[in-house]
Amino acid sequence: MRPENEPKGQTFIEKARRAQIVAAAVEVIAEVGYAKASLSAIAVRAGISKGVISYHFSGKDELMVTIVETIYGEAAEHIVARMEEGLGSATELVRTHVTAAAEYMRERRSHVAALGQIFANLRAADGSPRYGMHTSEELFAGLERMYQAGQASGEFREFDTRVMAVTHQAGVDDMFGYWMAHPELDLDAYARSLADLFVNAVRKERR
Amino acid sequence: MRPENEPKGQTFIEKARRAQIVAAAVEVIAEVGYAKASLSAIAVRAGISKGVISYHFSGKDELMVTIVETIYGEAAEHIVARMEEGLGSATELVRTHVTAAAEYMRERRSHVAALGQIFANLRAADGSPRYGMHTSEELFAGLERMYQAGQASGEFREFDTRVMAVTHQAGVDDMFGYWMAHPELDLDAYARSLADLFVNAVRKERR
Amino acid sequence: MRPENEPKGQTFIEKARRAQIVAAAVEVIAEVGYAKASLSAIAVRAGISKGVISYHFSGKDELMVTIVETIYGEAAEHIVARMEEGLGSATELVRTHVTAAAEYMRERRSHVAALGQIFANLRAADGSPRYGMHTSEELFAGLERMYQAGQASGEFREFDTRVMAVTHQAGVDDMFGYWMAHPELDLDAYARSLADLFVNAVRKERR
Amino acid sequence: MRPENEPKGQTFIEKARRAQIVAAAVEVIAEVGYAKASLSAIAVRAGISKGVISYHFSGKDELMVTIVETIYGEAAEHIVARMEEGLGSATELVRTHVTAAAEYMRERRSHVAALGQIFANLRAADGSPRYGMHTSEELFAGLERMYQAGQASGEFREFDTRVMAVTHQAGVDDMFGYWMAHPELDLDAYARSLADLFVNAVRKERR
DNA sequence: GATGAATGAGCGTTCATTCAT
DNA sequence: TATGAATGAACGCTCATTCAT
Repeated sequence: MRPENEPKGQTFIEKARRAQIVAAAVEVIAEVGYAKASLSAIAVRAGISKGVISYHFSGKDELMVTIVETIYGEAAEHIVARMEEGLGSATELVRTHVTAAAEYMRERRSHVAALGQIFANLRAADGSPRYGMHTSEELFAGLERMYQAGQASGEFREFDTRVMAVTHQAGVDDMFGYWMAHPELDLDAYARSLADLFVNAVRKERR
Repeated sequence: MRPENEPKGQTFIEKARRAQIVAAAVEVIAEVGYAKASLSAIAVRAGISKGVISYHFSGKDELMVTIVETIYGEAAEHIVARMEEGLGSATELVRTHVTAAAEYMRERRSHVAALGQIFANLRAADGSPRYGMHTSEELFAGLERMYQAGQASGEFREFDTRVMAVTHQAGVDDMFGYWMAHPELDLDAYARSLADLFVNAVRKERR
Repeated sequence: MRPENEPKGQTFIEKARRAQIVAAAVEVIAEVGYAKASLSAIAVRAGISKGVISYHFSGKDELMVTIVETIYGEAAEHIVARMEEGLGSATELVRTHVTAAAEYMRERRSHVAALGQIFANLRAADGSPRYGMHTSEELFAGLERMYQAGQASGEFREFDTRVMAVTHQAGVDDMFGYWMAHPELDLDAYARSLADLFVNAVRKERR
Repeated sequence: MRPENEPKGQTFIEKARRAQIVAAAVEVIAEVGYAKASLSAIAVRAGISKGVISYHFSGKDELMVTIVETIYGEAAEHIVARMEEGLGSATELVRTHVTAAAEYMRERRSHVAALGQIFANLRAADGSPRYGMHTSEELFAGLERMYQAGQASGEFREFDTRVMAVTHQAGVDDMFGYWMAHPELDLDAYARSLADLFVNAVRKERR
């Protein structure tokens, strides 16, 4: 029974606590998985009482949604920044996107891992998945525009840009998964190889 | 007090019961997700008592492992059969793999969905993920051999076959996810587009 | 996750357990009040584990509703039986009703007390009271018929039978409450006095 | 660390705050029932912080007791005033009491409803009911005196005045309950009918 | 005086598992 | 073999109360 969580109305201390809880939750989810990431476990990790989470979030679902939005925003910010730096050809943009994603992953392993867990598990009240392909339209649309720009500029051949967008994202996601399972992997080299594959998949043949 | 669950020692009735339970579990997991797929719910779906599951499986984990192995075997059988039918060039094999996977998905929607849920959630006793990239070595190795054969035959250029194998699987997996979220999608057309992308990604350039 | 609680499908043991739980709940509610009558407390009283209650009832609400129906049925049975024995004049019926209610109260103190607590507190999912005046229509209608019969037979004068019915029930209910607060009270004498008041309130004046 | 809550020591602002909190609590209890009337909900209704309640009241119990005393005083004041206005025969007093109670109810629906909820639920530290028949002695004694006066004046016949007092109060209380459940009811007409019943119940027969 | 933040106990409920029949 | 009954731990959540500011 507390005032609604309007971002506007948050005091400094409120924002700090929410950030602390989000950080603890991310770590716990990344470590033990969604199912075992109880509010208890998160509270212990944050060094606070269980009730504090309920005080700052209307429920577990709101915490999870906040985590997703936080990480998504952070990741998007990083990747968009990298892509605007370069601003080269469509080919360069494809490479930059993959590389920037890899950079982000390296810095935020547990964030990306937690995101995957929440995506796979969080459900709406009616039982339908809360996140998934159906909520990634914006992401796909952005990638599609990148590939369409390459087609328009003549760098890329004709192909189904939606399939390419979905597959691009799939390849990037699994780069993370594979790296997590093989931490000794040279992530940069993987990213370069992956970008090569994407570029070769779409570029116009020489004649 | 019953003999261990050695596959050898299974009577016909035993195998039938296990299959029935596996089928029910697959449906429930696909519908409500891993977290809400309780043994109770599975028993109700199978039309049996809850205790029967415990009788035929040592625990929930063994049931889940059985599901994975059952589906994996089934899927592999289908895909391998399709690929052995054709036995064409490496290029043809890549296309056939994608198409065969799409065929399987169409026939076994809930199987594939359940598999994804179990992969994302099942953990070993020590808390580490039971399935994932680290248990897909065989799968990746098989795909890698396919691409290596293409390189050996001169059809494919040089590229990192492991990255291609991982990305191939990622693209196929997300084809399923995207189709589930967009059931109106022309799955065959998607598969052909996806195969085109893979083939273009690896084929040797004309000079 | 168990088959619906159809009265028909209840085994003997199932009915016994439900009865045991109902009995324990009635005692606890009568003693400590609705608010502190937790499932824990009820389970301890019944000498069973807390989960057993959830196994036999879909939730606390179903338990409460079952209690109400059980007690209501029991009380009605007792009172109706007494009234059918006598079958005298309307005046006699009024007296018999009050006396029979008093008899029931004496034998089932905690039942009546628990009923009052549940009536005062149980709410529907939408927050509206689950029981109360709005669910006692049948009760009032029955009492009203009794008084109307007296009017028809010429024993009783004209008066608002609905107001009399409500007040009759109120007087009987508070006879219980007063007796609970003053256990040394001669309940039979109270009942006779109360019946006298009702009879005098409605009887036709001599001329 | 503040002085005890002695009525004497209350500043004007202190009394105003307490009154504001009491008013908010009454509304909340009347709407959602005793169990769900949390201090949080009351604070929100009052438009103040939760801690303020704890500052002005030693605890939830003291707040509840204050509510009861406030409403009781208010109701008694109203009814006594009406009865002193008339000061007629005992018969008139009986009618006036019922009518005055009905008047009060109409003006203070939520007050009366809240009172009922607190009576049914508030318990002392030892678990025994805080209010109830055992704390209404004064009320009953007053009603008894009214009926005894009628007997002394020869208006009323002989009957058990305590039973009549308890039943009078019961009838008035359930008039409120019945009206709440049937808001379209003509409350004045009900009150007149009820008073008629009481008067007929006790008046001396003509000979 | 007043506040928001925090606590910790207790709530109803779910569920994998065990076991006597 | 199969069952229904029972267990006990853990879950998300609510809430009266405390307290530093």
